[in-house]
Amino acid sequence: MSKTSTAPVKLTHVQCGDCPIRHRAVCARCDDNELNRLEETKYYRSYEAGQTIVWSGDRMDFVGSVVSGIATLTQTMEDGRRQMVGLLLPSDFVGRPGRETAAYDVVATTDLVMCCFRKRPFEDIMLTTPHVGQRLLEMTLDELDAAREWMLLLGRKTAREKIASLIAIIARRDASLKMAKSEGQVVVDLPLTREAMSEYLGLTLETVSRQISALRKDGVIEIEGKRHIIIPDFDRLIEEAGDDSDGGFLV
Amino acid sequence: MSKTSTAPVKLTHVQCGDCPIRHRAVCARCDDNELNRLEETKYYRSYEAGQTIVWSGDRMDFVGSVVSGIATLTQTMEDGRRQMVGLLLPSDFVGRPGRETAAYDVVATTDLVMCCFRKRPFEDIMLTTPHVGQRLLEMTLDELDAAREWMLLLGRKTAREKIASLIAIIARRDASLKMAKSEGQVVVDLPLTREAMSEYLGLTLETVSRQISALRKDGVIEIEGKRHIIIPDFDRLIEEAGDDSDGGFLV
DNA sequence: AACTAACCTTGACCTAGATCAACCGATGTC
DNA sequence: GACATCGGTTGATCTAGGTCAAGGTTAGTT
Repeated sequence: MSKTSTAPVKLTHVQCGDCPIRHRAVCARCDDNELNRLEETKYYRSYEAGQTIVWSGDRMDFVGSVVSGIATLTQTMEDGRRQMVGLLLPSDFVGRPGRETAAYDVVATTDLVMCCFRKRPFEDIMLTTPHVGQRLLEMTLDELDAAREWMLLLGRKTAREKIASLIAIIARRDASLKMAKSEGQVVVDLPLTREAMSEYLGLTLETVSRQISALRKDGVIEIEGKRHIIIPDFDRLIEEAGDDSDGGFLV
Repeated sequence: MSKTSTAPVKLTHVQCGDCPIRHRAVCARCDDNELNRLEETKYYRSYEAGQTIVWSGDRMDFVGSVVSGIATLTQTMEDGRRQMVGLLLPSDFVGRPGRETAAYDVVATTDLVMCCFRKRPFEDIMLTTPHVGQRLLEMTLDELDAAREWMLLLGRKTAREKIASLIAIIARRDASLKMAKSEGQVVVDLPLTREAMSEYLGLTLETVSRQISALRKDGVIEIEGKRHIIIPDFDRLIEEAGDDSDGGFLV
C-alpha cells in the first residue's frame, strides 16, 4: 500500500494502492495493517458511457469507489417514469454492506472506472476494524443529509431554482475535488445530459433546456458549447437556487 | 437492565431498562455490559403537540428514540416553503453522532415522549462497543433507502399516487409496530394533519384534501371522522400508489 | 348557549410545467 | 455526399395542481 499524508488530524480521503484517486470509503487511517487484507481483494472495473452496471434487484456482490467518471442511482416505475436518487462522482462509494441485491439501477453515464472490493471480505474487515465501519457511518450520514437537501429541492423548489441548485451542487463538488479556488468566476463542465438532469430534478428535459436558456438570458450563467458553464457571480447563482443554508458540499 | 428475548438470532429491537418500548437504536445484544454505562445517562423528555424540539442550527447535545407520539424533521426556505424530510414514529432514532448542531427543525406533531442519551457518552460507547455503531449504520442505511423512495415520490408521483403512498407507508409501519395482521381490511389512524401531510408530500393542503376525497369517492379508502381510515383492499391501494417494488417498510 | 379557533372541505380560477411537435447542429457511417 | 442518430432548443397548447376564497365541523371557553 502506498504512503499517505501523515497529517495527525483525521484524514477524510485515503490514497490507496495504485488507485489514481483517494478513497473516501476505505479507511481514515491508511497505515493500518488490517487494510492490507482488503488490498488483496481489490480490483478494477471499467464501464462505457450508457452501460448499466447493475439492475435494480440484481445480485450485487461488490462494493467500491468511483475512480473516474460519473455513475447514477436511478429508480424506475412500471410505466417508465424515472427518478435519479444518487449521483456518484469520483471518490464516492457504492454498495450496501449487509444487502444481497441492488435496490436501484446503477448506470455509468460517462465512461467509468471503479475500484471494487468483493463484498464478503469487505464486510469481514468492517467487523474486525471498527474505524472502517465508523467511516462508512459518517459517509452514510452525509449521504442522508444530501438526500434530504435533495428532497427539499424535489418537493418545493421551482424549475428555475432546481436548475440553479444543480449547477451550484456540481460546481461545489467540482471545486472541492480540484481544490481549485478560481478568483472571481467559477467554471463547471456539466457531466450530465439534459435528460439526466431532468431525472435528477424531477422535471422534463424540455423544461431543463428552457430554464437553462432563461438563466443564460438573465446573465446568471454563460454557456460555451452545450455543457461548459461559466458562473460570473456564484452568490447570485446561490440566490437563484433559493438555498437557505449555504448547503455545504451536497450531492 | 431488564431481560430481553433470548432468541439466538440477531435482535433488531431491544427492551431497555424501564422504557415502555423497544429501542431499535441502542444495541442488538442487550445483555452486553457496556450498555449499563449508557443506561446511566438515559433520561426522558416530554413535549406537547406542536412544540418545536430543536430549531435547525441549534446546538443538539443528545440523541434518542421516540417512545410515543410522532415527530418530524422539516426544512424551511427563507420564504416559508416547508418540506418534511423525516417522519419519526415510535422506536425511531433521532440525532447525529459527530455533529454539534441540528440540520433540521425537529417538531413534535403529537404529544411526544423521547428516551434520550447525552450525545457525548453515547459517542464514547459507539467507539468502544462496535456493534452499537454497526447497528446505527444499519439504521442509517435503512433511512437512506427510505429517503430515496421518498425522492421518487416527490419527483415523479402524481398527487393521487402520493396520497395513496403515504397511507400505505403509515399503514405498513403501524401494522409492523402492532404486529397485527388484520384479516381482510387494514385500518389506520393518520397521525398527521392535512397540513403535515402536504409538507410530507410536497403538495398544498387543499390538494391533499381533494385527493383524499377522490380516493374515498372511488372506494379505495373509507373514512370515519377526519383521520380514521379503512382500507378495504390493500393491494388496490398499493396499485394506486404506483409502487414498483412492494416497498418493504418505508418511512 | 354563544363564541372562538383549529382543522378540514369544496368551488372558481390561474399558472408553472408537461406534452406534442418541429427543427438545429454535430458526429458517425455507409 | 447522403443520411441516420443523438443531444439539444424552441414553439404551441394543455392540464395538474396551486391560489384565493367561502363555508363547514368539532372541541374548548366563557
